[in-house]
Amino acid sequence: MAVLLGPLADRDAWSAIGECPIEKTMAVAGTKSAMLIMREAYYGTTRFDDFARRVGITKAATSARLSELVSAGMLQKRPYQEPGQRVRDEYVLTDAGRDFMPVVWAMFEWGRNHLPNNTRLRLTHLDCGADASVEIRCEKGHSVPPDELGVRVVRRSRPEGQ
Amino acid sequence: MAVLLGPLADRDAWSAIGECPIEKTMAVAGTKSAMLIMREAYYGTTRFDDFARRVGITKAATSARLSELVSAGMLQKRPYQEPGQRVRDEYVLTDAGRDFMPVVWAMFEWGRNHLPNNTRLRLTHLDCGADASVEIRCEKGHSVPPDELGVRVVRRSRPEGQ
DNA sequence: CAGTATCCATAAAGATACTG
DNA sequence: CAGTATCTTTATGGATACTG
Repeated sequence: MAVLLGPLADRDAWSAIGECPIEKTMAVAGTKSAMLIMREAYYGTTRFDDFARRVGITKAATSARLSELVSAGMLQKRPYQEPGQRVRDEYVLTDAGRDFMPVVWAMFEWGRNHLPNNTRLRLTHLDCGADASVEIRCEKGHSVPPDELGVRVVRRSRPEGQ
Repeated sequence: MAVLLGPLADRDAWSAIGECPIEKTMAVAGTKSAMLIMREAYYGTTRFDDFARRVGITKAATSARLSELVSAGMLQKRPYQEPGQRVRDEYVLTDAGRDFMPVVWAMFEWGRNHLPNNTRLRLTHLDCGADASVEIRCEKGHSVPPDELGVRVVRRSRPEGQ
């Protein structure tokens, strides 16, 4: 891949541009259980015990991971109350959590294409019935192949209209 | 997200469909250092010491991760020889490794959008100059929003399957 | 430059028991 | 159902020294 950024000579070079976002994302949600909890959230799971059972991890791990994902802004606690029960919290996706979907489903797609025994699963666009996948695209609508992708550093970062 | 697969009642349900590809992908390349080594590979790095220095990990970790990524089929050893030096191996991307790019760049995009201090970085389509991003699309060309994505299980072609 | 070997610290996660 | 509290094992990775 040709890059505008270029391979950085060493890790210190990243500090000049605010650290590597990949590394920071991995620090926040880069564990196996965190990814699977996000998978469950996309499947519609919201309750503590459901996360623990469906992901297949202990309650201790579930507790730790849910707290971290809430801190990271990917999940949000929402109070609910079953009749005759005390008020509890469930864990629902935030916009930032939904924005994380390409990460999880890109792993899904890579695994089913490159690891054994997953040929039966497909991502699907429910509205039209066609199979879906995760791809890299530019704003002009081109599909971007590996050798045409680059990273650039913009001069100054500020939100539009400021 | 509405799903055809639906939230699986427990983790054992995955075994009926060959285990979860997300989980298997995380098992194979789901560490922070593995992701950063793949980042470096996309930037064009191929040499052992360059991986270690640019990722910022020890040689021991570099050695372990490179071996795992070769076993996973994402990198490939290729012999080379500098004049006057012995033959060594460098680590180059395979097709499967290039197919992993959406995972890494989706993390890049999520991090720069949702974590502080990364607003200066942009993915770019080098051929046309437009900014790029990672998105979920169906074969008919629709961009697939979170609530329109599903997972389906295709029927076994093999009669022995069930 | 490209590793291997050793020892040590921390993080992730399982097992189990307990609480309201 | 929704957690917390221990205790233990394994995974990850740093520090350092050594090799061809």
